[in-house]
Amino acid sequence: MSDVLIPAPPVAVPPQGLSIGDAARAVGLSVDTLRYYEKEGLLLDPAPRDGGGRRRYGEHDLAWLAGLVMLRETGMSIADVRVMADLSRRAGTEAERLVVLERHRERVVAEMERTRRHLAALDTKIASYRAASGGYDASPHSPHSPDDQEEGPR
Amino acid sequence: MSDVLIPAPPVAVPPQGLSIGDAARAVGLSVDTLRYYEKEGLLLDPAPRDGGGRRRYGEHDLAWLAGLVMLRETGMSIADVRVMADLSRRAGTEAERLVVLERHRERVVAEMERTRRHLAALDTKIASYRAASGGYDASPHSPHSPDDQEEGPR
DNA sequence: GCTTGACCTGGAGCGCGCTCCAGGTCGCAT
DNA sequence: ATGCGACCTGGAGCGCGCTCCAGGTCAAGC
Repeated sequence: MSDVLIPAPPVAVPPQGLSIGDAARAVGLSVDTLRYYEKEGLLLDPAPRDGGGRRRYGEHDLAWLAGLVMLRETGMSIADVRVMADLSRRAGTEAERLVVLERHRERVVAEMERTRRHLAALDTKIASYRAASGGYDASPHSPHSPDDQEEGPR
Repeated sequence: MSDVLIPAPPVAVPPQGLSIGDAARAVGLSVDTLRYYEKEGLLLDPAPRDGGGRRRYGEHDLAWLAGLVMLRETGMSIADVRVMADLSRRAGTEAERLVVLERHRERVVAEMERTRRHLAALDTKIASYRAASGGYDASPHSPHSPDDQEEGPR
């Protein structure tokens, strides 16, 4: 069975698979990046080749790629993605994969929280500039510095 | 005049200013990075020096640095921070600074939104691993791929 | 049969953002 | 006066993640 747990695959995949160009478009990477990832061992296996030695990406490959992109876009390093790939090639490593994912999740959440706080500071800053320009005109003693309060007491 | 709009400065600054080491600690950067930023023109001015040619960071400098860190941590490039610094050195550029900040804000918000969606996918993935390991045991045909659905219809 | 364009491989190059190093100075404590 | 640690400058080096290039093959359309 090996059903790939993907309700909505990123794109319709014909039986003979997608060319590297189409696959790249489908997952939002460049052709070069796709080849680079393969070289770096981030794929479960090198993409299967057709008669002429060209890569053909099946649903399976596309599914993995979509997940890979998700990990990369949440800031997982190439090295850590490789760890996931290495684990995923071996059966019985589910617990370890889970650990990697959970650790990653923690980092993502922490990072979002920090960004959220910085965004609040940015908003305050923007508001002060808006007030300055909207109030009258920019005063000669301009509001210096891109700063603003960040968090509460330190 | 020239009040720096900082309710809560990041740290208490003695009248003679902070050494580069203390300033670095205060804003969470390395000493090298602080010197690098100065070299790159990200500060409003090179930090003032004491008799022996050593940098002394005043409240003003610390305030700018705090803002700079906020911009960097929300993903603004060195180049764009330099633009902000260049603008902030000239009076009457408030509107332009506002544009830069607003554009940056848009990017940050978009980025957070993408991360939020990816995080949801990550959570689904984690849940499926938890179910697999908790349910019974990892089945031989293990849940392949770090993937999962991402967004709804494309 | 020929052109065109997408693809192949191996490897070099690059932009970013630091980080480190060599060789030296300063100032405080012993 | 002598150490010591923190600081100085200019410049080299580096890790990451691609991106580009040369030189070649292959398949399809004209």
